[in-house]
Amino acid sequence: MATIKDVAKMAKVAPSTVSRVIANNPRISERTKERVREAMQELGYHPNFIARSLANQSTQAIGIIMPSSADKSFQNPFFPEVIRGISKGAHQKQYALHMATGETEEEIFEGVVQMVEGKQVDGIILLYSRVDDQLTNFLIEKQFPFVIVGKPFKHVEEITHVDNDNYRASKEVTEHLIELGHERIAFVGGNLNFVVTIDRLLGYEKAINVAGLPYKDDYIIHEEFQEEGGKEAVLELFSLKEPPTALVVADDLMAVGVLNTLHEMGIQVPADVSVVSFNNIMLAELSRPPLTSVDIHIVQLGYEAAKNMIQMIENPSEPIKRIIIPHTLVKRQTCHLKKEDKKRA
Amino acid sequence: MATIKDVAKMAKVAPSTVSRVIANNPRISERTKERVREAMQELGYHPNFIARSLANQSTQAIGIIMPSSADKSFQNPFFPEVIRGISKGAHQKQYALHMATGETEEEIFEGVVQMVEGKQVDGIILLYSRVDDQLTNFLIEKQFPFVIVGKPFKHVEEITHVDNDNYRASKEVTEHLIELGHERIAFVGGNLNFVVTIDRLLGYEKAINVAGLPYKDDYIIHEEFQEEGGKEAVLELFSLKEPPTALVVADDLMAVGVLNTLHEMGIQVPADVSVVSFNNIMLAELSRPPLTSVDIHIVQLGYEAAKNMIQMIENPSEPIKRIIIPHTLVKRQTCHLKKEDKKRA
DNA sequence: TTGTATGCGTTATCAG
DNA sequence: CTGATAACGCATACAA
Repeated sequence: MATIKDVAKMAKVAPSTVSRVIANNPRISERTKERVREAMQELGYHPNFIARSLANQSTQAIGIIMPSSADKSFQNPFFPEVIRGISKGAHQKQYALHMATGETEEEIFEGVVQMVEGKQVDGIILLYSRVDDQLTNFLIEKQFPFVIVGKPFKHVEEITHVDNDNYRASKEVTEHLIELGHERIAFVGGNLNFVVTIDRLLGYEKAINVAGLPYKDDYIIHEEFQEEGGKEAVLELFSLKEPPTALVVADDLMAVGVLNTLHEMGIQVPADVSVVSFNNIMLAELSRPPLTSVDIHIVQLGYEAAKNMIQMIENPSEPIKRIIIPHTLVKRQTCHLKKEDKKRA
Repeated sequence: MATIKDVAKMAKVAPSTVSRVIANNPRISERTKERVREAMQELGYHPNFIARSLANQSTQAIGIIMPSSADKSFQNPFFPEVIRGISKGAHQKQYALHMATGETEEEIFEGVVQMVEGKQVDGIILLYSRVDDQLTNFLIEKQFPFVIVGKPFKHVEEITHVDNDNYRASKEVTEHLIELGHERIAFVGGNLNFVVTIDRLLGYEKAINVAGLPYKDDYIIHEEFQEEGGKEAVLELFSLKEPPTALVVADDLMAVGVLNTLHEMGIQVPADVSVVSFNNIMLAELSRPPLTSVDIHIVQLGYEAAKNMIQMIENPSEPIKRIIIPHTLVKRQTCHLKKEDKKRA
């Protein structure tokens, strides 16, 4: 494999000159540049990234961290989608993506430590935000450049992050349901350790309170962000004496689980119960009936994360930023006016 | 940041000794090992991966290459799924994943050259296989370790790959349709440059021929592996004088497009036309009606790819392997006995 | 404009 | 069992 020295020899210059040609240093004469480039061609020379990284202290790579192993997370289309956006943003600045492969939370943490201390990446994008996250603390302490997709639980002012206004979005959809006449509205969210769950729950609560509707603990369910979670939630909610007539579901995948389970139970959507959910992944359009869902523009979330991550890397004095991606409610076929109670009719 | 030298100083040994302790070299006395380890603790020392890579000529990382940019490919759940499997396999041996972010074919090629020549990864997994692929040729020529998920177009005996028996699978599903009484069976595949398309087409043709059914060029459609592709195919097929009564679709995502378009046109599935497709992604179960699909065990495909990739990396004399993951037909609700022609009834 | 020398943090080869 | 010392391939401060 040809090294910089071989090129130097062939072009009859010093290695440092070759290095400068690679960097396209303006203080090298065009003549020698040409000679060196020819030699590089001749030898099929390609710079060794690793060596360059060591000398440079920079890798042109961004680390991507998911809440659990890729193995699990990738089951929710949210993650491939963000990565699509990240990839797009990274590509514009010629950055590569680096993913650790740990499975347990502990392994993932170790993976990040490796990335950071081992200098395998120039920055890290966290694809989640959870309460009291040790990873976040670690990165802050190490002063390592990172950005969060989501809202930091603490240190909000000190961490560049890109997020939606989940509180408002959730409040809005709940209000939408209220306007449709619903009074018994349940909330189906993910694990309360995730900040996104908290925000969406808070928005829901706010709307309920403002409308003067009774707030019932029984109507708040937390399950995993997966199809199965939706099923569990329905099972619980519809064994209540007074089951809800509308559901705010914090994730499309869960919502699909909800839909399917409701269908199995012979409960009609949207006739008997309305459902609105979040994310607007492709599945939302394809589900039966098509889901009314909040489009949070996942790809853009990722794109902005990458773009800002790179800015931070390339300009260490870049100010902390908070980027809010606007959301839009996509009305499809799972919401409906509440039908009158039979007693009254 | 503490380096090996700092540790050496603190433990009053030579840097080389510290290095040996890290590698847990047996010829170091337990006593000094202890001393060194304490110093590492004290200083919060973590080895620098980049430096180690340079000295070692090995990065513990595997490159992942998709047919088009991550941005596009990730739209088809096939890719996140394979990566799930790869991640699982890589994790067992502590390998990280590295993804280039090129968008055009040319950029992707450049990305691979970077990875290989720049020694950024120890091996590469190609997540596709296409006819006359320049990337494959490049890797063979460079003698760089790589494995293909899919069947190589050329050099089949010289490239370790993990694949399904797509020819047989396709033949089987076509036979299934024939047994149900269908005689006008169309094939909707992806781009013919992909070997997987070829194999599935060939299996289909074989079944058609064996059954003595007429083979019509009009019944062979090639579109993109996306939902939109399915739509286009239906539009073409059902403007024929004699539209098919059954479809073999080479990808679930396309099949969903097919289903939706058929629905819009008022054509009943499976009453009017039967559909069977490939991959069995989650969507297949969720579509309406649920898709009959060939489960190709995507995750396992990825897992085996990673496992064998690592074997090749760690043991250069590892023999070339061909791993076939078994497939299974998952019958759901898109296949049906052909209904009698009205004329005859 | 170009060359020399040194460092980046490890590993590996010799000695001892 | 342990210590010098030379790679690994490139970048850069300092000379010239």
